[in-house]
Amino acid sequence: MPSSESSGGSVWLRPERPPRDRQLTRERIVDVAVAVLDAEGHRGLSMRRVATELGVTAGSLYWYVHTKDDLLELALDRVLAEVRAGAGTSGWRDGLAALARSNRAMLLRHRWALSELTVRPNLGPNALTLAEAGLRLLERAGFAGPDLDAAMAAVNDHVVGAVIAEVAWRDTLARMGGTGSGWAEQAAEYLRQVAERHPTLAGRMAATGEIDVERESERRFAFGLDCLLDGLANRCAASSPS
Amino acid sequence: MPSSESSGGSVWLRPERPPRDRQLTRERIVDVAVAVLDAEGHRGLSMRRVATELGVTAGSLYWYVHTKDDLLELALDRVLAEVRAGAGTSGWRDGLAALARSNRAMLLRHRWALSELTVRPNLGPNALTLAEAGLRLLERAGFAGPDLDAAMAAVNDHVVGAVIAEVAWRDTLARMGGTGSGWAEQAAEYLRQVAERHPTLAGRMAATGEIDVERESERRFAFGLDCLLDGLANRCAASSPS
DNA sequence: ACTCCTCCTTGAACAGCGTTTAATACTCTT
DNA sequence: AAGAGTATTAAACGCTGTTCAAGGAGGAGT
Repeated sequence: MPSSESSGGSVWLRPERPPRDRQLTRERIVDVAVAVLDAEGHRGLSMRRVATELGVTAGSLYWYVHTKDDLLELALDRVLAEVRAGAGTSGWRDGLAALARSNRAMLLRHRWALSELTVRPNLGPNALTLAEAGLRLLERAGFAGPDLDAAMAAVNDHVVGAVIAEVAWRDTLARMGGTGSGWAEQAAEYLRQVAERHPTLAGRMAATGEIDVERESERRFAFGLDCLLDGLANRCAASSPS
Repeated sequence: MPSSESSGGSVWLRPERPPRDRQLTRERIVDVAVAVLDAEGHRGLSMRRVATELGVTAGSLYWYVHTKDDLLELALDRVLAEVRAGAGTSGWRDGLAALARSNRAMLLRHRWALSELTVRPNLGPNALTLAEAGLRLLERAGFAGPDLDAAMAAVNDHVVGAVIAEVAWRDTLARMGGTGSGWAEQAAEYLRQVAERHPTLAGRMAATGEIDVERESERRFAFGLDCLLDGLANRCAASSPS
């Protein structure tokens, strides 16, 4: 773009050759990608966006990354590194709970990561490290063989499922807050019908209306995790009552 | 459709007036959308695709649907109707397990639905009906108040989490199968490093290699569900030992 | 029978997307 | 000083979701 002004005559009139960052790195690209994703969500990420953020054309990125999916895969593994695989000195149960909580916290920090997890198998190094940590804890609890896999999966499933539910809930509230006031009437009518047809649900929704989403989500997560760990403790005690 | 040929003059000179389906419905549109999604996955759905499938221009759809997101929301609720809220005559535990299994089966039939669930709050009528059914079962079990919500959430979370994991697993295998043979070397090297750094994980992966994904996923799902229900049974027995 | 009105559909356009490619500039090696 | 290789650009392709002026078609009113 500045080359047009340049081509002729005196050198100093074609001075500061664009101080281009001549070092573009996968790391820098992923940095920006994660930043954009955090700030603008899944929809806000585009190659051109990342490129301009780096002062570069979109095509350049393809020197470092095969495809946009690749970039997302890298971004996913990047944030997976934030999960503390904390080798708690306490028992397997506390260790596993801590791992689950840390995992949940990370997913809530980077909500886009969830959607990626849904659609993309994650075999990045950080994902594997986390899997290893979890498996070790469960081994310590006495699990072995296929039950080990199943137990690990159950804990992870709870984390993922819980965060999905929470994010969906928050999004619903956000969307409801955003619309104009004319919308309230329709909603009220809809809710009336719902209450009529689904009494139990209506009772729960009424109770939920006044509640802080953050606290309640945390409570539900802890509740489910406790139930699950109870069940797991049962099993491992039964199969290897050491 | 043949009514066009009738109206006046030499019929064949103003011939086949485009045999347009002059009744385009939300329902028909959603039908096609679901079909496309099932066949070609999340990526394969575009307004123009749906439109041509219906013999219509893309713009027409916007008469019936505000936005593509709306269409996806409708499609999601459509498939949610497939879940059998089977009011099993047996106990709450069997009923809840049946509901969870039916839910899982549906999500596996329409894998795109998962990604939608991740990103979109679902307040459609069918989603609400399912929630009502689940809550009733848990009420029968003796849950009440906030624990009711938490228990319901825990079961749903397990379903969603388990299906996510299964789909990711299947996709990984599919992707591995698709690539050229030159890729095998890199993979082998990568796996060697993984095995070195993560012994426990490596052991499990070796055991997993020969296993049927379908059976194993089902087993894991059932395992986690049993653990969870064990834990729930504990709680409700404790809180209301009727 | 004629007009009007509303419903529905079209076709073209807009801006943005991921990705590819030829050309180019810069740097390092020979 | 020439050449190889690396890194970047600009332009293009075909696709996307969405909007909008234009117009055809069916029914109602007179």
